[in-house]
Amino acid sequence: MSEEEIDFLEGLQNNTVEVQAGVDFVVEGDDRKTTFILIDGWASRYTTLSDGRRQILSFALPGDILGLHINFNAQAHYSATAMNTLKLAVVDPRRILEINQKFPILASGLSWCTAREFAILGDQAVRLGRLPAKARLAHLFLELWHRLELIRENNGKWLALPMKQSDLADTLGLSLVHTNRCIGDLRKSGLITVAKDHIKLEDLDALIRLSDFDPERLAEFSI
Amino acid sequence: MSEEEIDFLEGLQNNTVEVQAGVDFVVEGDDRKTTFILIDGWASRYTTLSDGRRQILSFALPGDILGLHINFNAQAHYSATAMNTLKLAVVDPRRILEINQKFPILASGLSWCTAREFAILGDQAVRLGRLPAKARLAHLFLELWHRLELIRENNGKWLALPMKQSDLADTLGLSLVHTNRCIGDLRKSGLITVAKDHIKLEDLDALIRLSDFDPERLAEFSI
DNA sequence: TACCGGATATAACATATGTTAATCGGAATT
DNA sequence: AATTCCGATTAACATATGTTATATCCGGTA
Repeated sequence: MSEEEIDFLEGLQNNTVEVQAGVDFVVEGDDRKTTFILIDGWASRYTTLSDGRRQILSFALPGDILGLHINFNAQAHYSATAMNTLKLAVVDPRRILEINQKFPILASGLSWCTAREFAILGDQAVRLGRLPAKARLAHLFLELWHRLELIRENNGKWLALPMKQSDLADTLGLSLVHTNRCIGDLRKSGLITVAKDHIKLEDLDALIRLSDFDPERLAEFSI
Repeated sequence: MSEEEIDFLEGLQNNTVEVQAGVDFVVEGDDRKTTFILIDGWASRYTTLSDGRRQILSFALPGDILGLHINFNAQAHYSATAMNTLKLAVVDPRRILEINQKFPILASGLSWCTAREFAILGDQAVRLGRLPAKARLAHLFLELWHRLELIRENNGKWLALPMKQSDLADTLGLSLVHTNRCIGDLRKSGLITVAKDHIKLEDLDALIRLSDFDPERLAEFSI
């Protein structure tokens, strides 16, 4: 990267804002068009059904970009909420277009981010469509664990999990009760240990076998 | 659009190829990096689990772009197959980067395509995660029907459906038998009529209510 | 310390969906 | 016309998951 590119990238992150846990900083139907870079904390992207039920589509971890592909003619088609205290860089999406025009290196970085988001959302569809409940949990844990590893926020076999079981349920398309049952099963069979806001993945290989997780798919997106 | 832009767009479609039904023209793990514009026919994007089961992620209809976000460092993370005879324009993805640099109007069109693909894949996740089987079917039918309408390939209440029930099952995360049961139920309750490779949506409002489908979400992507 | 409220856990039961197997139908082929 | 094959259909049964209700745990707060 040239100095100019580095300067531009840093300039994007000038305007930061803090968001408290539980606050929706993007709301489905919003006209406001903003791109966010997640500097610190975890966020979730979700949609709401007409009867109030939720489906969480994906989690955003530090370094992830939210709202990369603003459609200027449309409203936000999902909501985003802070799972813990966030630090967000607020970016005018027009600057994203500017990147594509002026900074080819950065542009290919954006393209990389998009490909990655697609892969993650595709994996989510596979979890929801083809895995039984326990495997869905294991698969999600492995995905988050590997993503944290890629941004060097991992901590051995421990996985930070700043979310309630009801959030896991809304992610995995399960009921709260069944989510709880399955976590208990995983615990009883020694595959995970549960602590407050954290779990420990005791046997990665067994979890991988159980969930048909493919570590290679995310590894392609290492830096 | 300027003449130059129109010329460039047409130039992209110079190199076309025909693909027979059932042929995989992108295979998961491939190193080959190509972008396709679907000129004619239907395609499906899918991944395969280690035990051979499939999850179809999305359908591509005429006008859709496949492989817009090639990650030059990675392999294809899904496969794509022709549902009927296809006509594909084969595009070097470097020309996509070129669009972003030189043709801002076209670039915003690409961004629009990406936002649309995200919305469609997000809707697929909602179907899989939060809708019961019959509603999943209705929701998918409505999505395809609306998408066909947007490209003026609709035909009244009739919906072309160039796929087997096992393809629907692999799309909706259901077993073949249950898919068949639910189609029968929809038929018996008069919501749809089934014919060879087509169904007729007899009562759009009832289908919308059944599946919590939101016509607005796709309408945002009308042309 | 006692209380409160949210989150987690467990149980009993209801329902949706999966599995296996058998049958049926129609289009292509002999 | 008979055969074959593939997809659609149906039935009987097994299993996973949802629902409702209640109990327990735990951190915050009066």
